[in-house]
Amino acid sequence: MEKTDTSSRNSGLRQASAVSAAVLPAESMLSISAVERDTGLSKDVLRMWERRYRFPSPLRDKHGERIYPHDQIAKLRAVKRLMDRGYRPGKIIGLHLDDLNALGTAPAGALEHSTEIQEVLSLIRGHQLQELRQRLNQMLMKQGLLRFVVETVAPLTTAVGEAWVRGEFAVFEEHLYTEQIQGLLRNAITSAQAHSTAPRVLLTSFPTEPHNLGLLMVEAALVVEGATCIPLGTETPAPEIVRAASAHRADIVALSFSAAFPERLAASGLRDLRLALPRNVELWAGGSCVRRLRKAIEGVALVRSLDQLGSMVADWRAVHGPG
Amino acid sequence: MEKTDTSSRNSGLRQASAVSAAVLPAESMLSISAVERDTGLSKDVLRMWERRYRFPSPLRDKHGERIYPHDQIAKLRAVKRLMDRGYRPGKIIGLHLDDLNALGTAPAGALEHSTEIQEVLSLIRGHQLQELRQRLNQMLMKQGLLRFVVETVAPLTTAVGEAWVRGEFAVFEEHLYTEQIQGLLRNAITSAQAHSTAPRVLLTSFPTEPHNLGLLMVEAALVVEGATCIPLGTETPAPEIVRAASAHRADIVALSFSAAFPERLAASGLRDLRLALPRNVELWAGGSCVRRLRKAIEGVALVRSLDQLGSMVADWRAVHGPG
DNA sequence: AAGGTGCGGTTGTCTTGGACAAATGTTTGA
DNA sequence: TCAAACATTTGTCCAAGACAACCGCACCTT
Repeated sequence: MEKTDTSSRNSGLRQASAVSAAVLPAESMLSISAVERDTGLSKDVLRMWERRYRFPSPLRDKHGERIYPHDQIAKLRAVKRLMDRGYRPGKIIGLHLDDLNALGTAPAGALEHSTEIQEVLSLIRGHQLQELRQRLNQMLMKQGLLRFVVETVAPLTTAVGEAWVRGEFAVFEEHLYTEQIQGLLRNAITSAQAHSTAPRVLLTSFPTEPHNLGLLMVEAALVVEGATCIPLGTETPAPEIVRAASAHRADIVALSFSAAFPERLAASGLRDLRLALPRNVELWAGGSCVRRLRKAIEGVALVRSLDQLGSMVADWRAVHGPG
Repeated sequence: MEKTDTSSRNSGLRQASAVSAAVLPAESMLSISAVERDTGLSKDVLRMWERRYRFPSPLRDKHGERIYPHDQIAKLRAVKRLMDRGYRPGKIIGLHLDDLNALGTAPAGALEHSTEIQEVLSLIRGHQLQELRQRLNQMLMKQGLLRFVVETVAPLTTAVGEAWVRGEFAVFEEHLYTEQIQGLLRNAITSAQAHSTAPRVLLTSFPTEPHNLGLLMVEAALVVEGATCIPLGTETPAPEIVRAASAHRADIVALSFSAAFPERLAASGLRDLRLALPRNVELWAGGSCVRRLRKAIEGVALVRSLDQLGSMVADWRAVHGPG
């Protein structure tokens, strides 16, 4: 119907012209939905920024709907990337694209890691998937699962995270690393699984906490100790955790919190969960978020480092018997 | 801020009470963002239906914001499920939940699963983790990876999803199942990995699509065929997919879409990604969302079932040569 | 110096109701 | 029987306003 629609629209009902439109010449223009997809900024945010900061300032198609030129989209992407690293929009949205990219570039302060970790980092950077797999596997074999987790995976994950924050790693490079480690750990966990003994540990995280690596590291450490793990994956609502603990007769519920998780939420969530769980079920919490918590929480054991887990399991067995 | 939020609220800034609220008694009420995530119906659609059809009719919190009781959410899910099968909202939105479910249920015993699948379902229901692991492993060994994925994992995952929709499975039971299958598949994929051959396939999903099982099934099927997989995990923004494809010299980019993923987003996202990728890189899309798409998308191969993958890889090799 | 506590500015999501294009369904005409 | 024209259904976009949760900062206490 429409003859001069030039936008490559995202909207479902209006997408008929998207293909043809996109073939037309000046088509680095996107609709608000497309920009939402590409940048990760919601439509509401895009409109709000326009109102508040006068940026972005999209053109309008003949029907009055926003169309974003590619240069504005590029700037939006740059702003989003910086925001993910902790910058606040009001501070940076006025800057030029070049300045934004300059901000992203690492300031210089290279952190010190062991040579082995440096090597792995450069394999990721070089997109050498095959070699990366081999190298990690080799390290696992040499160190054994527990040392591998504590001395290699944990610092490596931190290093990757920091490199990403500094803009040295692309999103997809971090994704690839996570995926490789996950495969490796899951594999090792299966192999290391002995016949089940007490304690029975339920592993998961709260909603809004999608990071699985921490949980896998804990599972690996626990499996090495001969404990029985009941992994629920990430983001289990608190009432479900309670039901699962009862259904699986868990002795311990262990939760993982990444650095990005808000401290307040962690603390209040743990307190409430503690109240909802039977008294004889222990509640353990670990991860970089928890490590920062100042106050202890009544009835919650804080796991401040992975190599603590062994003695915590031993303590549990000393109190409750070998099961 | 993040779109992958799964708390009872989507909004980053207002999530303070999310975890604790979930523990409190009367909290099967969800915010509009949470319902959007759960049902796959956008906020705009939820508000529009309320205006037009008088359903849903959420309560309001003390601040005047919508809160949806769980029974309305159940009905919304049922309606969405039927819409995915081609029903139109206006026709069915007035019906009762029971009638909706009756509509959805296949008339005869088409819903019957093989005895083996029934057995696995009952192991999940009975929380027999050990036995579940053994049984699945046994089936994998007996059937081989490819048949296991196509004949067991795929229907089993559908069955678990349907049971969850009908309220027969708890959230944590579905989580546990997912986690077990993930471990199993990752393990098998590692074992089945031969030396790498063409094509090189980049595997991932779009943002807001967090389901990993589909990707793992595809990876398993591809590894069996001797293809080289570059798994990026879930939720990679489109520009990152393009960068990753170039960095890893991918021949094919394969995306997975679960049933909950909005069709229009899938279609427009695929179109835009197609335009952004070099012409010599193929784009494949699979998953139950894509299976429903009526129109083909120019330059995108739709994978309608897992056992197609073998011949698709063969076709690719026929065109591009083995090397 | 270290560790709270309180305050104001910043920021994202929610609200309402109106408008309209595209998809689907129905009738008409050859 | 098929296709074109019309009618209905349906989802997305728009605008401006409201407000709660967050942030950084200053202040105060120990």
